[in-house]
Amino acid sequence: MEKSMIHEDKNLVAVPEPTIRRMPAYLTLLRQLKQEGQEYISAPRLAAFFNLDPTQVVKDLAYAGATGRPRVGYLVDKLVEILEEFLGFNRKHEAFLVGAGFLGSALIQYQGFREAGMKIVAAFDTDKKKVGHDIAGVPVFDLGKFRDLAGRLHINIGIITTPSSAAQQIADLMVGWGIKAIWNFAPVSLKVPKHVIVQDTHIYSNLAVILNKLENVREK
Amino acid sequence: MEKSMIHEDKNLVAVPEPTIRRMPAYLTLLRQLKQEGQEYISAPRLAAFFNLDPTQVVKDLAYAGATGRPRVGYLVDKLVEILEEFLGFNRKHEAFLVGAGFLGSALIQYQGFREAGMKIVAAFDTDKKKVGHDIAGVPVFDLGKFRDLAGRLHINIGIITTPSSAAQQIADLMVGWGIKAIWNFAPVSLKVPKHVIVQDTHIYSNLAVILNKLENVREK
DNA sequence: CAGTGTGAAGTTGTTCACAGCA
DNA sequence: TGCTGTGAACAACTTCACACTG
Repeated sequence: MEKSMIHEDKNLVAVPEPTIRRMPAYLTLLRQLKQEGQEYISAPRLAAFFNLDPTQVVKDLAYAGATGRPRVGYLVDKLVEILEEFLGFNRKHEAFLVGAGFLGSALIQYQGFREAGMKIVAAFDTDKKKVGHDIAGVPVFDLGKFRDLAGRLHINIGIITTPSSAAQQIADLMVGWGIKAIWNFAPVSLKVPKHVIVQDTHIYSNLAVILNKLENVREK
Repeated sequence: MEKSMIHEDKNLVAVPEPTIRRMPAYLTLLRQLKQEGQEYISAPRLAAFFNLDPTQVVKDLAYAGATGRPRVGYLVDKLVEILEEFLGFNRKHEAFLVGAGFLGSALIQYQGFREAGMKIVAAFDTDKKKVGHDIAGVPVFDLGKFRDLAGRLHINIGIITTPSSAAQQIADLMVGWGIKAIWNFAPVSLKVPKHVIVQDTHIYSNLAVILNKLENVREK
């Protein structure tokens, strides 16, 4: 009947999504501090980098399982380790990408994904001109191959960078071949069974926020 | 002393950022419905597309100034018009982009920005190989030119797609030349004067959310 | 006394409940 | 009855207040 006897489970208390979104930023900075040889960092100093409330940072770090020392702060090396482990950035995450256009190619060539353990292992397209070639060492296959490969390689993550018109169809394919999470860059809302995770990265939303703020400033 | 006499000002009540972020999605769908010739759409039906609460949609649309008819819904054409106007997607927004690498090139070539009225009018880079060439009709200049052009053309928006190490330096330049809003794709936190708007689009945050959800599913 | 850690208060955004309407 | 529109209840997240520590 003891509540805390369930094997060290911090994650029983769901971590707020805003916290998850801030963590990679902490990690990026902390890796830099580590490289510069800084030993300790306090929550207030960390908070200042991101214009956050110090308590916020303390709570965020606590969610990852980090603890600090009063008057001193947190051990940088340890924090990096804890955050990498918590975020899964120290593990390998393989993904398939469908839609090797401008955006797709950019993502394939983006070196930064390595910092998060993510690797795009294959790309797919319907354009015969792209199929058969490599992009930065990543092979581009005809979409028809998707089925075989996805099943055989146990890939969990599918990235959609196709035009909007094709996105739903690709999502259906991905679901059919056992993809567990879809990272969708097309500006449409995908319909998938509820056991499949969808993360939308809609560039228009960011743009809308900027334009709105510009507008508000002008009015003052 | 009348509260509502201040010239039709819906925007005195700040629009929640989540609302702003949802609006482009509504607009995208509505434009499609318009093209298909659909005359009316109800909030519950709109909500179903995005797995939202119908009341949420009603309130979001009200923020933009839209009103509907009981039992019928909202006039699609009118909604499109209202949202475009509210978001500013029917106006012209010119931007400079610094860092013509893979991501920068992808953004330059991205056709979708036109749907939001945004146009990247020039790109800048320090790489002599890129300078002097066009990318999809957009000229790439040496970074030194940024000063003259920004001042002369009254550009409000600056997009940073440089490596992290250069981002702060570019942000300082942008602030110096009078840029009002910075759209930052580098995974660092920029320090700018508070009158300058910064919108971060950190790809790691989205990735972190996906990996976290994958992890949680596995545990069940 | 500068910082961690945490429960309480405050704020913001979402969902519910229901009145009004055609 | 199915929808809009809105005030009230609720939930999620952030900030505050303060006890605790070296």
